Amino acid sequence: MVTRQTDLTRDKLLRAAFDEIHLHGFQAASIANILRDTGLTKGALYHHFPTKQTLGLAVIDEVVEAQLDAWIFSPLRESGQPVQTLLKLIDESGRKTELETIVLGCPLNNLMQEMSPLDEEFKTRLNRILSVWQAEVEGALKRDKKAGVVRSDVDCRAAALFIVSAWEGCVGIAKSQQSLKNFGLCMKQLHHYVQSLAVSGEE
Amino acid sequence: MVTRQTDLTRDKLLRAAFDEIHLHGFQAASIANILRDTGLTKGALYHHFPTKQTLGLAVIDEVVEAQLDAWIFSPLRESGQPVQTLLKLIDESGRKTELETIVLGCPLNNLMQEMSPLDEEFKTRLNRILSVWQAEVEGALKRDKKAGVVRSDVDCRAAALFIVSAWEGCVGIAKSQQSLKNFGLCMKQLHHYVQSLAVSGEE
DNA sequence: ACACAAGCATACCGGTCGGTATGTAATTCG
DNA sequence: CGAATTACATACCGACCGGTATGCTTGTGT
Repeated sequence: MVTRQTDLTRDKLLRAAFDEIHLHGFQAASIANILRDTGLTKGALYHHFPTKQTLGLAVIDEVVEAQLDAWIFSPLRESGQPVQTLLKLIDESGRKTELETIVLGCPLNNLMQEMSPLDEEFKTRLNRILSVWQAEVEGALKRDKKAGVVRSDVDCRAAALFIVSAWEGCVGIAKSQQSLKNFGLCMKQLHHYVQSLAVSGEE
Repeated sequence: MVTRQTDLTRDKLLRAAFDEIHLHGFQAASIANILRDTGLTKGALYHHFPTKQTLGLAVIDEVVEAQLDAWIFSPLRESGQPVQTLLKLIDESGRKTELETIVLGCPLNNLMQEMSPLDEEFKTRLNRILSVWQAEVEGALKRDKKAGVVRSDVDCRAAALFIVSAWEGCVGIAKSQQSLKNFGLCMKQLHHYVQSLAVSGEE
């Protein structure tokens, strides 16, 4: 009774939808493909989600955000050495051997680029996630500013905005170039930028 | 005889296709919309372009690249004070009052994000343009390195890669946030990064 | 055990998509 | 001027799209 059958079906749909959307974008994502991949039918899908848009929004809320939270937001939020953690996350991201990230890009960024100008609901939800990201980075910088690790003249909000933007930019360029090597190079530069915010180049 | 009728028709199609693609992306771009906007018919379109893909590739080659060349590549290439010109371009981009750039994003980046994983032809052409961009920035840095304006320990290739990536990242984030103000803030940070490559923070 | 709702399958719909076959008007060239 | 090619218009096609109506099956509460 803990996990009902219906929840499993919903979950299968969400995951398949995420994969399909990640691969083709939302508009080009095919309901038929999702059903083929899950082995389910339209009856199942439209029982759980009234429209394709609703399915997309659910993917954003329950898959995309959860992933980013687990991989980035949460580690940043709970870190005692925020900037160091940020640098670690940037380095890890730059060393990703999982091609998925490089080949298909960041799901959040992909959806933002495609859907934000087209659909208000998408835009709102995606920007909320993005603002959480920025807020976590800004919080990390501010905490280490108070701790004397980050220079006192740094505009933490602007820096956080830039870090997230550049981050997504690096992923995007690496994706289009399909180059793991360039991605590493690029993230290394971002690393340098973050380091330049510290007091004397240390940590 | 200088501009034949047929060239005008082709040009109208190219421009309308560019607008439609810029607005909806390539896959969601509707042939019907392009024809509606131009007042032409399928006969005209498929006379000049055998397939939709061909039309898209022509848009890339003859519109997107030409725009970037006129606005960025060419000024960089012909500048006697490369880094200063680069900073000026970044500032200008950050102060763009034309909402088009912010609302719809960079055509090159939009297409790269959407099409590079899906179509080899698109990927090749788009990456070629991107590599020109990087090469121009790298050249600018190298020339000013030789001139003693840029620090000697700077990895110009990596820095150029990062500058272009961050640039596109800033445009992308600003687009999804639809925020001119944040875009300005973000490009200002990029400005600072470029400045940090100079010898003593000057120029 | 029975009623009733939830979960899911099947068949079908109108609309739009990119693409094509064919016809006609305009242009070029011998 | 006449023939042939170019430049376009019109009508139509099959495929796929998201969405719906309907019915069967399974589970749930009493």
